[in-house]
Amino acid sequence: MAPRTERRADALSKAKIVEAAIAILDADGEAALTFRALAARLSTGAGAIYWHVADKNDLLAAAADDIVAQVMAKIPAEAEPRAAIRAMALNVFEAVDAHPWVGAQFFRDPSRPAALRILEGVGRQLHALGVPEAAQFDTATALVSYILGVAGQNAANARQARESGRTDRSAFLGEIADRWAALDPEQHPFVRRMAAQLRDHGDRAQFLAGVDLILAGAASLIG
Amino acid sequence: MAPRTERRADALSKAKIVEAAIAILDADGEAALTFRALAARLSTGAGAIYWHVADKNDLLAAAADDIVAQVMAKIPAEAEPRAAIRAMALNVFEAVDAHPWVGAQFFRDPSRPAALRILEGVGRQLHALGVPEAAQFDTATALVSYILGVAGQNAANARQARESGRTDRSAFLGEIADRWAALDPEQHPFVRRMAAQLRDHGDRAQFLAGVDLILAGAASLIG
DNA sequence: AATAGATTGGAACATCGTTCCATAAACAGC
DNA sequence: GCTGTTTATGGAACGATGTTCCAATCTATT
Repeated sequence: MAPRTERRADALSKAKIVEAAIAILDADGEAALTFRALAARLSTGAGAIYWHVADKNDLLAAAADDIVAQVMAKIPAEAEPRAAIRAMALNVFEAVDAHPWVGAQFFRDPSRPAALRILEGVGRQLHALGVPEAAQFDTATALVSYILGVAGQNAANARQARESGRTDRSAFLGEIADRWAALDPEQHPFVRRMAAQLRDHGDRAQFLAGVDLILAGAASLIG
Repeated sequence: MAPRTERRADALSKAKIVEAAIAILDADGEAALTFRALAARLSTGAGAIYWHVADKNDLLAAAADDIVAQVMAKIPAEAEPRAAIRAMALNVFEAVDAHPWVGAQFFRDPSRPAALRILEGVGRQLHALGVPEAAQFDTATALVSYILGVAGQNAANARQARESGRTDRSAFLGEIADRWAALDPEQHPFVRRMAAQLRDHGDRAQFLAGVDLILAGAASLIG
């Protein structure tokens, strides 16, 4: 199975392929990851890649799992549960911010090991926090759904910003805010009113406010 | 602009195209929607469709917006705010359950008018509920992110179930639960323990529990 | 050295979104 | 009613992609 000696110094392997895929995804975005581009970067043929990787979904899942695993491992074991959950959430948020393609992968077809990893980390802390056994499942999945939801929306924004050539975040936000402010006051009074807050809101603060909201709700379940 | 007379009885139009696209998406899934299949169903050529629709993203966005608009309009105006939010959330949940491709569209590139519609509905009710002005933005986006997150995860499950040929929900859930139960107790103690609850949990109850959790958190902000 | 199996690289295939263009139908001015 | 222009149609063609196939090469074992 595992070869004892390397074929050559830069032999192909799933790890090497995933590494190259991540480099392409980060540098040029999701659309740039093709088997041809990958083969060129690895100085091989497209067919050779299929010896190590089932298909493109397998490759994307492995790449996303790689990043999420790194990020979830960074939580200090001795952290207080509430702080640990906030840290995990923020880590995922920032990972998706840095690698928007990971956000899309959370909602793609197969087993989604990355999402499982987050559920495990969050659930363990809820247990430590004293959330009743019966409510742990609902609370953990709620937190994970929220985290993935924000991550997915952020990733969609980042992809849109890249395609429209916008590198300046505040300028990009300003454009959306302008669009919100221009909405029909009859049909969208609320969103229209929120345009100002959107313009200069902090991503991370807003995200953590949501986490705290759910944790506050969970606190009401603890006798 | 708008033609006074029809070209012929079954003239092409964006509405007709979107209607046909929804029919294909619902019947055979997201992968089955191609411009060729669409052209065949409409008895025309692929090129003609581009006269009414910018590209495939435009088509998918219009289709998803169509479904979400229908669903958000079904909320009785006189409903109590908390009940209205729960009803909107449940409507979106069930719409994505019935049309899994809508869930994927929430996280695709451009303007995402469907997500805006939900934000507007939720925000208006939070205002009526008495959530402080300063917290309305964070609370509304948290709720929407949660709703979209669950919807996206559900859609991914539904797609996976379709592809694996599983039509029986409880059998499909059982398979995932088996996989959870077989996880390494060292690495995934929490998820492993939740396998039993996953097996016979109610989608909708779990989803609404999350909504209630966020609403409970929001309640703590009301003086 | 010879054989078998593992691995490679690139050509070939089917399919997709999209563009292009040669028409045809509806309308406008006369 | 004729003519030119705009609006709309349908199908052929283009370029790119994921995937499959296969002949050639490398490694380990006999």
